[in-house]
Amino acid sequence: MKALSKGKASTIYEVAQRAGVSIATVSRALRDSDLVTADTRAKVKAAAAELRFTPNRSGRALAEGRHAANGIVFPDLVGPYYAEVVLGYEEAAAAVGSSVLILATHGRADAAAAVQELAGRVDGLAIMGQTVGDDVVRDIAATGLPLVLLARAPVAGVDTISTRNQRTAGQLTEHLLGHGHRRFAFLGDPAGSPDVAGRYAGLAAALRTRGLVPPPPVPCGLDLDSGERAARDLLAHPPDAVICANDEIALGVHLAAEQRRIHIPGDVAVTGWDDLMAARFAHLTTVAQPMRELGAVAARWLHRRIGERTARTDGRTSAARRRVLPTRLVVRRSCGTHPSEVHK
Amino acid sequence: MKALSKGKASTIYEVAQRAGVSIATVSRALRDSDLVTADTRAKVKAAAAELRFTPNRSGRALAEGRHAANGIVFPDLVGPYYAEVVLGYEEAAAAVGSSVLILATHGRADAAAAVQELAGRVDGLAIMGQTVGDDVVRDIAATGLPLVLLARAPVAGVDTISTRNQRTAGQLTEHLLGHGHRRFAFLGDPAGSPDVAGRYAGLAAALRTRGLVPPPPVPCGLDLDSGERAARDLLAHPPDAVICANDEIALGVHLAAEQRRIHIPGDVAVTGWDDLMAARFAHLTTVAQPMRELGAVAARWLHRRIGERTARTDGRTSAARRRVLPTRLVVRRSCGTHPSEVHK
DNA sequence: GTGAAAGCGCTAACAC
DNA sequence: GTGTTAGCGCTTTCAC
Repeated sequence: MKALSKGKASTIYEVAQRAGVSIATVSRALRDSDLVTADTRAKVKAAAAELRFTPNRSGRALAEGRHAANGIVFPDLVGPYYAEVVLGYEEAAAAVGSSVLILATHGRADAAAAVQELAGRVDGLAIMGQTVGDDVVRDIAATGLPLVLLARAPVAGVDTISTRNQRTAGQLTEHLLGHGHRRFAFLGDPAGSPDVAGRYAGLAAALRTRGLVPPPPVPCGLDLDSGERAARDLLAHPPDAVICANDEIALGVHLAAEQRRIHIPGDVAVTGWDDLMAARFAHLTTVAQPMRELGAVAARWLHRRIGERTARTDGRTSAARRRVLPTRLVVRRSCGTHPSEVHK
Repeated sequence: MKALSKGKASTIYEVAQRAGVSIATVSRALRDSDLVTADTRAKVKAAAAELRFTPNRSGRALAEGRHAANGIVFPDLVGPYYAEVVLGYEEAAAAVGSSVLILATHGRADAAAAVQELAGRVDGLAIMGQTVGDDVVRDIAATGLPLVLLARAPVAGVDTISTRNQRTAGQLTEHLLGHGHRRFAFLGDPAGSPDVAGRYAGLAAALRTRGLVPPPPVPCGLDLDSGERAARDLLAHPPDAVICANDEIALGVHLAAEQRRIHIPGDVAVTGWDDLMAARFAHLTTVAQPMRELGAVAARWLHRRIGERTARTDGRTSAARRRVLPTRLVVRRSCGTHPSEVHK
């Protein structure tokens, strides 16, 4: 047993030589094919262990025509939202034997190229939010690569998973109206994402039902700092309630209010969206989304699509799927303390 | 221009045929080699664009002998800590042109196999915390794969990056002593991780310096629920101060105290570690760690190691590196409100 | 049951 | 400047 030469990974040829068999037999034995005798298998596995052999995945991927890896693309890294989705995705992908590649686009101009390059490394791809344009999505879909869109406006022929926005935003609005609030502000940019658009639409619809005029949205980034900055202006003349497009914005408002010694909910009600861990400790009324589940469903759908793809010889696949995951209103103190609360 | 046949990605051969050149020329043109005329390059790029050609990375990886991808292994998914590290890693890796594979071990028994398999897909690997044993680390290191350990006890010959625990824990303890606290409790399991061990050691050392006897640690998982559960017993007879191994535990204590109507810091002081976003809103005194930076440094070190590896023909590489990133005490309300505060 | 050999898609000598 | 061709490490027919 000669020692390992440090610095280079061993190949199937070395294992074959050491075990005294052919590379074909090594390949079979290591993958527990029943085309080898138990004896040979043991011999091969011993040799592989001695050499600390791990098959080079590029070689295998090329030979098998598949990567055994999926990718997920998300726009940005700020805040826990995307992290949760990615982790749900990883968990589900690992469960079906797929490695996971991640890509953050950071709103970079060359995002499209990076996504295209990623597409060449994986068997399936999940694309979140506003990372790349519809044209890129269509191009990739046209290659036949299984794709699923997350929290993003649908593209013809591509699977899409999102979370319920409009209806729950309506519930939230009703709840605030129940507190007696009438003058609202909305912090967030409906043009920036379909999620924010849905939340604003839900607010607007609920107000109109009550004969109230919806406020124009106040455009705002989805991070804490943007929320704090936007709030500095807004709180000069506080409305009854500030509905924020997500928790980070709401937490920013919280900080700005603290600085101005404006009391929440006494002087102004504030709500968020996402139910981040921090929301609980800021006593923020918000909407909980199944972020982990969002990622997990995406991974499972891709797995099935990949299976379909290899199963069929013709190009046909089943129709594009849609799914909207339910969200849930989480009432805490920030929306008001009036006894008129209906939701308990 | 005949239409694309949906369902299969195009290859370099098809591009070559369409452009009327050889595959070698396609390869060169697409990689902007200056061995092709501008004219040919344009022709090839046009053909590639028409076919929506993206090079298959497995083929390229096999030919180049490198994956252009790095991996990162982390134990678990609970809480924002690992997410931050991973995202810092991704960002830095992307900056040097590396894709990123993630793997969560979840304390699974077959973690070693999963990590070994990952090792076969990447040019370098970052391994966090208690994901796999030293034996696995040594095996992988022996293959010559560049490796970096994160927040983990060092292994001979392998690069390690960690954050400062003991000294800052001492500062934290001094601060608490300054508030007049004398009876302490420590929530966390020093045997579970070197980070926790370091934090406890810092506490113990600081107390001994003052002639006080350190409390035995109260073993506790690193998540919110574990903290809340542990606090239920602990708060029956509250000490002056509860020093928690991380923020999630401290936030759990916070919730338990709220339920029992025990006031923080009036009745008991509480501190955490990590400075999560939620810590700010729970007014938690804690220690900030550069989590993003931790990941980013790992990615940069790996990049350099990979460069060294291909540069040298002999097996030699420079000695194993160590780095300890600084941490910073963040004083908020949860540690006490006495006027004797020294740290501002 | 095992081996020989033909690729998988790409890069990089080496010719011309 | 461009084409030919030999691999990269592996899986998988196809013979034996």
